[in-house]
Amino acid sequence: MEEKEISQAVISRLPRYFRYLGELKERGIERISSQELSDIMKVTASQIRQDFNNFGGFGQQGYGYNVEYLYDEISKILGIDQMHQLIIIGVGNLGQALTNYTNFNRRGFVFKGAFDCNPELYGMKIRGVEVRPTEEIENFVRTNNIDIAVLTIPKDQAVPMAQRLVDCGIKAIWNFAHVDLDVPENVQVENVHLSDSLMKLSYNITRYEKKHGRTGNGKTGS
Amino acid sequence: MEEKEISQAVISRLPRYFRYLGELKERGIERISSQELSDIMKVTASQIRQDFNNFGGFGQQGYGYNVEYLYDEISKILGIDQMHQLIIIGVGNLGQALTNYTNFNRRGFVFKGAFDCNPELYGMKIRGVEVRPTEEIENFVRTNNIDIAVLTIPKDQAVPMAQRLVDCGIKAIWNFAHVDLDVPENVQVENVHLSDSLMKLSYNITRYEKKHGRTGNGKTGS
DNA sequence: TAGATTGTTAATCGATTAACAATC
DNA sequence: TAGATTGTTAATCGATTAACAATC
Repeated sequence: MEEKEISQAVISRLPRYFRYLGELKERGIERISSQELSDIMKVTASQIRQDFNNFGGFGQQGYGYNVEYLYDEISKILGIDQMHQLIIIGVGNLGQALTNYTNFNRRGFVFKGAFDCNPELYGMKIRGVEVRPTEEIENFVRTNNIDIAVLTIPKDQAVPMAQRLVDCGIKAIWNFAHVDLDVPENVQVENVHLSDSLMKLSYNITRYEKKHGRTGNGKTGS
Repeated sequence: MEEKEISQAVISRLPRYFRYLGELKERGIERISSQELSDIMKVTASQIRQDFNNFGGFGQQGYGYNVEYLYDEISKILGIDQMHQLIIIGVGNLGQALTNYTNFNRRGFVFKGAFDCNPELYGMKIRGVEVRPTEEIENFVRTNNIDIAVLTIPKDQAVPMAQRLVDCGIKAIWNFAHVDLDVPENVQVENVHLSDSLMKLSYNITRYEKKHGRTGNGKTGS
């Protein structure tokens, strides 16, 4: 019962391990040492061993790690050995793009429903999923055992919508709206703030140019 | 010339400060103390002051910070007082969604071109931007002074494409492909790994359920 | 001036790296 | 057994928080 809490820094690295192990597995590689993985992934071998040992020992002294076993264990830790039911709220460009993104399906994330408040979209189908009015969300979530709501609606609508989702027992919100959601601790939130990401990129461009002089791209002189 | 390096942890917080200050500004609030901002943003006042002081003193003892001034300063630090020319490579669902996303435009990120290797898409227009064959990228980047390439192509194409972009002098890559790019340090990369983000969410759902028992959503018994 | 609040130094906390004994 | 490599403890590094003197 007294599980020690794993830091989010560690969690954030797990999907990357998972990705590299998946590639190794596909290439038919059976075992790997923390040092070899360190060379490929460009993180220290020490960090790799520390990270894995947060969850118990997956390796064997003198041998290293079995790629397939480690891959499976990480997938269990991440909870992607289980199915997850998703709905999309907001069928704009981004919402549609995410619904169409087949890779999520492959990992056990199944789109069950799509919702919008624009009546013109009702009945439209995206990859077999019908767009419904937002009024039906509560009922749909309860009836279909939805775990995750993907929020791709404007930020002013996102806050009240999050509250509705919390009230009808959603487990998690994948939030693309440019606003911080305030939800109880039994609801998990993961933010994807695209414009924040773009601003970071802008900062790094600017910083580099400040540091190295404004070489830029070709004809800066004109 | 000997600028001290700012940690990426600090940089990652800047867009959030920027967002909150923008809201305060819109609400007509003129000044704010680190303590007030701390209450709103739920970070310590100490961290706020430390963060800002990495870039010089923007406040005034006994007064606090002038909202508009601080907002402008952060926008300069982030480099979004400058225009940035973007191209999109890969006009799939996600690529189109990003191109259509008007908010980026507002912040000075201007879409100049869209590229794909599917001939059926050539000539198609997305918000006034014509889709061109990928062969034209190099020439386009040089002629139009493109800063940022948005990579929304499958991961196996992303690596060679990144190399081509590096070779023709791109400044930055906003990478949505599920792969790590290896580029020289004069090219900035910002990754948006959507499936990693979704896996983190899955982990947090799983962890919460492990810790609190599998209450789940409604009828778990059936 | 007195009160408020910053800028900055010092203390604490947590995360990463190094080292090495355990063990396959 | 000897060699390799983990699991784990200890050392270091960096980031966050606390405290307070400077100053508006």
